[in-house]
Amino acid sequence: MLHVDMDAFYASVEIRERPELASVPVVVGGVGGRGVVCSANYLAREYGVRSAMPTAHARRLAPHAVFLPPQFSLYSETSRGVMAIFRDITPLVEPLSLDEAFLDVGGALRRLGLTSAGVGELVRERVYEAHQITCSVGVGPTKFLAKLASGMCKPDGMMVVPRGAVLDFLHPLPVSALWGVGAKTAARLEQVGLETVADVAATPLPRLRRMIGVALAEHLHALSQGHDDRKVVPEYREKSVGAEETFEVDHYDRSLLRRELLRLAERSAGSLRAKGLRGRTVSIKVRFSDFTTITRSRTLSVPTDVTQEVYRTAAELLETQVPEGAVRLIGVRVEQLIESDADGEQLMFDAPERGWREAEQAADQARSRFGNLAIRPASLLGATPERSGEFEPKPE
DNA sequence: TCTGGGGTCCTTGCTCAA
DNA sequence: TCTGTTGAGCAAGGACCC
Repeated sequence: MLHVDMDAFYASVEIRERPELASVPVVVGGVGGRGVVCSANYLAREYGVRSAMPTAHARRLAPHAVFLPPQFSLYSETSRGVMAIFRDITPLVEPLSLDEAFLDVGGALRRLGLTSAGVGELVRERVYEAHQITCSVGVGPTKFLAKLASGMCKPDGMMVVPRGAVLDFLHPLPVSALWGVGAKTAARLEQVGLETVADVAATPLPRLRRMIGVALAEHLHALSQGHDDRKVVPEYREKSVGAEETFEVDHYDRSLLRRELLRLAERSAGSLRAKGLRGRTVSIKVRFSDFTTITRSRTLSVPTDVTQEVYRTAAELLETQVPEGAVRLIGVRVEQLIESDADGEQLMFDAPERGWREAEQAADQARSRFGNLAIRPASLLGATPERSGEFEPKPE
């Protein structure tokens, strides 16, 4: 099993496009007042800059760094090229995000006459030759071990965890190394004296279940013993599609929040239509100024990909279930997805919805030709986009 | 320091029907 | 007919991942 992780991916792609940045700290992230860091090159990390850190904080740590807004289309294009290299080596590729993937190279070993480490080196060479960016490769008997290894040899490295050395490798690590242990769970485990992976492995499962719940306990206990039978799954099914937005300043105004919901409903439903999906549950998320967050959802009788229907449901939830207050973030998500043609028969009789869908499909086509500003709901005309780039016309 | 955006999965509590 | 149990479906929130 191989885990391949691109090094400081967004920052590396930016530097490839602008080689004069190679010798300076580079930070990619939201450049607005409430943005966070998406990616930082290793020069920036020397100043303590980390991903997910507020950009304002990063600016204080590295005031001389170059700060760039993300260009996701550029990273997606590079990612497609990198994934194609992986698939050229083995068909069993499971992308986890734009910048990392698991590769099951069992079959490729025989075909290429290489060891796993040899395949790892081949991957690294081909990625660098084609895209001028480096990646790190972890090789191990399971997904979890391969992923741990790739994280430990960054940047531009490779690490092999042999089958016979699994427990020696794993047991001295802190509990936070276990996949699924974040800050909260680590604190809970440390509170009862479990500080290393060895401590978790030595804890009886019933005790662990009482501490952190059945599913997580069984998952972590298995990982701590080196057990992880998850296979590489090349085909991927989305379970939800959504969009959310943090405002530059908090908003109380309900009509403004409804307009924002329409914009987000348009993005979510447009994404559903582009992917040939429909969803049955519409949920909204509201984060208030004190960071408390609520979600409210409603399940429809028939799955939809129609903006107007997603918006109507979201707006009703806002009006009837969300208390007044200063709102810093609002989001729309559609869940319980099915393929669009899975229930075509039933929807054919839903005339009003079909009318909206046809209009929206025509608008999607116009937008794909003339850019996002070409067609918008009347109530969004004149509304100032609060985030740069979102509504800019697509370059030809 | 002051916390993005797009997701997944799990737990808990409630309701309803068998 | 009433009561208790169980499981499914739904809703909400939390933690986690990149």
